Amino acid sequence: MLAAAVQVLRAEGAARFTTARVAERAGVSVGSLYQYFPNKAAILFRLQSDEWLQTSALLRDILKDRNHSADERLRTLVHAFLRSECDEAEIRTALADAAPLYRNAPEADAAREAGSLIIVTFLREALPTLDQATVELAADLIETTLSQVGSRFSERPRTEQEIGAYADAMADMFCAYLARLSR
Amino acid sequence: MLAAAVQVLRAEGAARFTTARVAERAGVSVGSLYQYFPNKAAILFRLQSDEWLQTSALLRDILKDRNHSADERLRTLVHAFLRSECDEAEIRTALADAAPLYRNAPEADAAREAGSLIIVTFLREALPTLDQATVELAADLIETTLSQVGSRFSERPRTEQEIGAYADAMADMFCAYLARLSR
Amino acid sequence: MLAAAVQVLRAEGAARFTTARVAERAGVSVGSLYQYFPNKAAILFRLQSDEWLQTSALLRDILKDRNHSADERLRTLVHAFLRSECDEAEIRTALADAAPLYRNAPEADAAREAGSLIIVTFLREALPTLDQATVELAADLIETTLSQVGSRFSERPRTEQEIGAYADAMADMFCAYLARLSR
Amino acid sequence: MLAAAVQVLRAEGAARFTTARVAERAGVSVGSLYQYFPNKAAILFRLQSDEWLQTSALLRDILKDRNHSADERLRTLVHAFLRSECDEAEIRTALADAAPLYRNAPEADAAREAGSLIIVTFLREALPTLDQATVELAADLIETTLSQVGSRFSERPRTEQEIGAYADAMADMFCAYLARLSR
DNA sequence: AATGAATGAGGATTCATTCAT
DNA sequence: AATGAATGAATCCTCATTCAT
Repeated sequence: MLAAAVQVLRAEGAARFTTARVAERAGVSVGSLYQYFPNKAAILFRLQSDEWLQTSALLRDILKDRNHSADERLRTLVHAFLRSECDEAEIRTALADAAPLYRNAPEADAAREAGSLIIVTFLREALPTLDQATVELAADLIETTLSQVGSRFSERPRTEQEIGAYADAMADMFCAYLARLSR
Repeated sequence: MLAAAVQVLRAEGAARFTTARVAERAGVSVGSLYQYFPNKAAILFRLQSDEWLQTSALLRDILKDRNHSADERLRTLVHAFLRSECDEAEIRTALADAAPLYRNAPEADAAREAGSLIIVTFLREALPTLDQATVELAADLIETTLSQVGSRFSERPRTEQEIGAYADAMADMFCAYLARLSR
Repeated sequence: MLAAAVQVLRAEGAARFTTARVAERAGVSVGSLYQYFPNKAAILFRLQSDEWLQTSALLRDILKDRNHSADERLRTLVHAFLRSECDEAEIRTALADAAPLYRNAPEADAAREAGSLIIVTFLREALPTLDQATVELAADLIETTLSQVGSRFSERPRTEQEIGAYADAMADMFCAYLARLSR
Repeated sequence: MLAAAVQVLRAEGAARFTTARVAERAGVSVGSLYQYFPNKAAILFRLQSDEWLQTSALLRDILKDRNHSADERLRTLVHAFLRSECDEAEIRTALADAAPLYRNAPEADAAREAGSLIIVTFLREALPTLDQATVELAADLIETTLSQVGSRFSERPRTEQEIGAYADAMADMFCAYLARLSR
């Protein structure tokens, strides 16, 4: 059923994402759909949650690898993130378009919080002398930039080269920011 | 009529932004509305355009002021932008929510291009040795970060202090990035 | 459109009274229906209002006729009321069944109040020595009995004779009550 | 299961009285519900029946008490009835709203008949000279007035005083009617 | 140029009832 | 005997757009 939702979102876009279409694509009745989700927003929120979970795992795996310098990890992260964002551009865009429907969900903040926490952990390791407030602000900024700019970037189709170039630029910006914070 | 559209957007949100409501608030008939705009998307696009124009003017005025250093101007810019973003949070958010409706308009890109151009000009002055491609990429990144992150930031109400702190962080990031580019 | 609503109510009953059916019967689109009524309840309430207005006029005409004694007028009233109630039994019943939908409308009370007022006026003339509170209570009781019991009575088909007999009984009760009040 | 039904009716009202909700509140499955009741209407009818049984018992107990005069008994009855009606206003109202669903049940008439019979017995004792037809008509009228007017009266919350005043008025009306019948 | 009634497809959601397990 | 997932018709309501006046 979630798979069907993803398909509908990808194939038809956010505006044409309807419960009837999801049910049809899933091969079940609308009624069944509503036995598992209280409303349309819940389906979308669930989709978004899953994306966040996946992305969080990606971020965590990359950032905790102590074999590489902080800068290297950050660069790898940005590249991986932008690439994954572009790989699933349609869904991400559609999900972003549908944001008004699930934005107010109380769990939405929690999910985003979690993403930010991963970066906080990373920053504390990379910049151990920084006070907590600054770290949290920086983490928020980086996380927001990554996701928001990434989302916009993937709105139109991109070549591998474009992705690489943009990721490098963003990584440069983040690394320069980190260097400045460490002074 | 545009003023009415803004009021509807602010008062009712993107989801309840309908031609009928705009016409009513404007004190004209729906028919009249359709004599000035081909469809609903056109109204929204026009609103967005006006916002861009206003914002562009703001950016230009700040960036061209040679009495201050590039860093100072950039910092002033970020502060001004975030503040203005938060001042009109409802409309910005509503306009962002309605983006799917006007995103595909060919003029949309042109408008955004213009915003980027201002930053290109600024960067060329601040970093005269940089090659054109790098400048354009950096300008795009900065412009996108500014608008996208600003948009997200203003999604929830912020105190003057929060705005200041966030703007400073973002300005730090941009300045650090500029410094690195100039090496 | 109201005529169509009445037809649907009469032919299909309250449970099958839907906006779509009303629109179809009226030969207009649902959209048009909603241009004249904000929602389904409003249609039903309007129907009920019209009934009340009609009934009120009936009551007033009968009660103000000073050529007959109070008792005679009261008896005539009950007969006329029950007969009219049975004449349009289906609609009345259907309207009663739909009451939960419009009961909470603030205008509903006003309309009922008006009906009660007519009886208050009558009682004040028939029982000039009674204090206001007693008159109002009695008027409320009589009006409520008339409409509620009448509504129940008309739930099943009745012969002319049955109507006459029941009306006489009810009139007896009301007249006896009046006589007692006047002591 | 019936207790659950009552709770749902009271807590949610007739419109939101669904088999699923009753089953949930009862802690059983919908399937089980359908093993004891053929359909939703049957549940409601059973609820109504129980109410009638209870009320009938109340009426009988009061009316058969030969230590008091007929008038006294009648007055006590009306007071007790209105009070009990107001005590359980929500259920009564909800049950009344749901009437269209069980009204057509053949047993419904039987149950009501029983209520009327109690009053017939009482009237025969109080007015021994009256012919059977008149007694039955009067009993029907009194019973209908009691239940219908009581139902409407309890639609809105009432103070103890209001109940007393209204009950007295209604008892006055009934007693006056009885007195007249006995002439 | 202005009006605003008319359209009707489309969408979200509910719910009584069944039936395979 | 109990379960509870599955059904899908049915319902209310919205709204962009048109077009006769």
